[in-house]
Amino acid sequence: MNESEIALICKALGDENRVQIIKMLTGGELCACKILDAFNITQPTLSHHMKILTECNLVYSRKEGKWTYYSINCKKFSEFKSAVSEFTCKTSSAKKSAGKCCCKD
Amino acid sequence: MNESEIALICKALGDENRVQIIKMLTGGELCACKILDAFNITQPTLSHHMKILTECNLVYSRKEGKWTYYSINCKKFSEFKSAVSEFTCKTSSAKKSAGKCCCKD
DNA sequence: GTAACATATAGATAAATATCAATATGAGGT
DNA sequence: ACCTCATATTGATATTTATCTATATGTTAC
Repeated sequence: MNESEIALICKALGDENRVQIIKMLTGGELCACKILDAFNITQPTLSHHMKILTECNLVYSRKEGKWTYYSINCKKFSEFKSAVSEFTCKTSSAKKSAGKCCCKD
Repeated sequence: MNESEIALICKALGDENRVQIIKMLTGGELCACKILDAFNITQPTLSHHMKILTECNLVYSRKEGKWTYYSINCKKFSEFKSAVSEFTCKTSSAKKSAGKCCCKD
C-alpha cells in the first residue's frame, strides 16, 4: 500500500463519526438504519459518511430488499494496519548535527 | 486511545505529504530544511504541516540554534498503531436477517 | 397502482483545509 | 549594529468537507 492510499484511508478515518462506525462494524455486518440510530446525524449525512468509507474500499455495502448492509473489508483493513505497522520507529537515533548546519551538507 | 484521538491522528495522516514526512522521520530525526528539500511546497506550507503533526503529538520538535529538528513520538505512534490494531475484523459473521427488517427489532 | 419505507442524490451553506506571498521572529556571523 | 539564514506567523484565496433540507429512486405491502 503506497503513501497515497494510506493518506486516503486515513482521511476516511479522520472523522470521529466514521471511526465510531468502523468500530461498530467490527462487531459484524450492520444495516444502515442500525448505524443511523447510534448517531445524532441525519440520514443523508450518514449516507455521505458511508460513501466515503466505501469509496476507499474500507467498507463493503450490500443491498437486500429495502436495506443496505455494511461490513468491513477485512482484507483492505488488514493491509492498512500492516502499512501503518511498517512505519517502524527507529528509536530516534538522534544523530546530533554537532553544531554543523544540517542543510548544506 | 479513544475514537476522538484516533480520528485526530488519522486526520493528521490524511494528507499524502504528511504521510511522506512520517515515513522520512522513521529513518530518524530530521531538520526542517531537509524535509523541505524533499517536497515541492513552500516553507510556510511545510511549517503548517509540521504544526499539524506536532499538535497531535505524533511528532516532536526540538530547536537547536537556527534549526528545528523533528522526530517521531514513538510512544504516541505505537499507541496509535495499537489502537488501530484493536479494530479486529470478526470475519463478518454475515448474520443474514432472514427477510426481516433489521431496524425495528 | 398507491402508500410507506430505506437509502441515495442534489443543492445550499458554514467551517475547515492546503497553499501561497509577505512579513515577523530569533539565532549566528561579521 | 547589521546582515543573513531558518522557521513561524499572518492574511488571502481556492478547494474540500460536514451538515442540513428537499427531492429522487427503488422496494415492499396493501
